[in-house]
Amino acid sequence: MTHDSTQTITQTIERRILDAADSLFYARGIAAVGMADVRDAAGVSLRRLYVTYPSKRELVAAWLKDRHLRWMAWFTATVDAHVATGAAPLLATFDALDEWMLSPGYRGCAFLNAIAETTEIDDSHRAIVADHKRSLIDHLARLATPKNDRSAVWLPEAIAVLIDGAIVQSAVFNTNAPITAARHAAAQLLEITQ
Amino acid sequence: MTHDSTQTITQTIERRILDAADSLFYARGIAAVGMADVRDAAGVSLRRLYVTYPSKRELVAAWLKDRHLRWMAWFTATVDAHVATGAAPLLATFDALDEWMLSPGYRGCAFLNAIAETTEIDDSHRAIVADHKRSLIDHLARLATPKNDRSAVWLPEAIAVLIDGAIVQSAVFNTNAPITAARHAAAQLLEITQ
DNA sequence: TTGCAATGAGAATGAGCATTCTCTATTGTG
DNA sequence: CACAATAGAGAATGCTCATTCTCATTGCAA
Repeated sequence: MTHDSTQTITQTIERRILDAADSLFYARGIAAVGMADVRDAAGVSLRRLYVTYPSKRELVAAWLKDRHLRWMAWFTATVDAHVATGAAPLLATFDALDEWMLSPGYRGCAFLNAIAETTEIDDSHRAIVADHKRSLIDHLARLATPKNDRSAVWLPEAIAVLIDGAIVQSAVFNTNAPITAARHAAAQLLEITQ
Repeated sequence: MTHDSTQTITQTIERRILDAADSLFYARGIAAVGMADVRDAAGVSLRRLYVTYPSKRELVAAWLKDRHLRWMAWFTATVDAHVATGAAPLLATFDALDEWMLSPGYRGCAFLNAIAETTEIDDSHRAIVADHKRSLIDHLARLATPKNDRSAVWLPEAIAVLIDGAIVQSAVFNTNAPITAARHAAAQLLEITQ
């Protein structure tokens, strides 16, 4: 029980730190956020922050891994919700993107942004990002119907390219027009490959 | 003549600075490069660097504008070269991307990378990036044949999304597989819309 | 030549920040 | 109650910069 409650407290602290890290890193970028900022937002002491994550690099790695889990959960749930209303699975991904982009504070893909910040990122971070993107492709392959599957091995990859392109362009232009164009393209591809 | 040579010298110095900035900023990211690094690579004094570009922000803006001109020139020339060998104009864009990505030191799109570095970037920089991406879309629209043009207004935008998606994914995965998938998708889209 | 304005080289300034350290308070245990 | 390990608050350390400043030098004009 004593041990359990310690566990619980520890997890709560990790969660608070990761949540704080997520808002700050995503909104401002990794380099722009100091450990003191994370400490303030998480409401922990600097000492405890460093006990929990011995360095900023490790905090960043933990944040990326956590965000991967959370983002994929959000993505699959949102796609499923759109599929439930009758959308084709692979097209529903763009509906999910559309919701995301219209949400306040949208700043594109945290993983792609992280990769661009060379100072703050090392190879282990890069591996996490690559795994995340591979996960996305895998999920898209699972969403592809057998029919599509048969006719175009490259389809999930192409949809993933459309998704990432739409994500970055909508961040650049601050419009969801790229998502619309991407959805059009995806719809055409699905028609052919069906 | 005195005036002219001054002009020439000034331009040479700007060019040397911009070339130095380009290699450094693209390879390492903006935040990771100090003004002293640019000074060393350009072989000018810190004073002259600051006389030419009064702040790092202004140097970054000048670099982005310069890189836009140079990248577009490279892109259009390379696409034209592939078109000359019989490739469809819009598909040739992916052949150009393929060449780029296989070149040593490839690190994705400098403009997208810049946008991700919030600390180093302000709204004027963001505007330059958006203009660059708009230019790319405009150029793609010009490459679209009248036939394609008629049947799909969104086609150039979709190709642009495929291009940006392929650029970032190939940087993440360090493979040109995403470009291949994007080219497949583009080929299919062109077939339909022809 | 003489003096003024610009230049180079690089030191000094002032911030920001990751990480560590100090000092005090607290807490659980015997 | 005393002890020892632990935690909090935040100061101190040791970087890395962008930007400015100093000073000795140089180039040019009259």
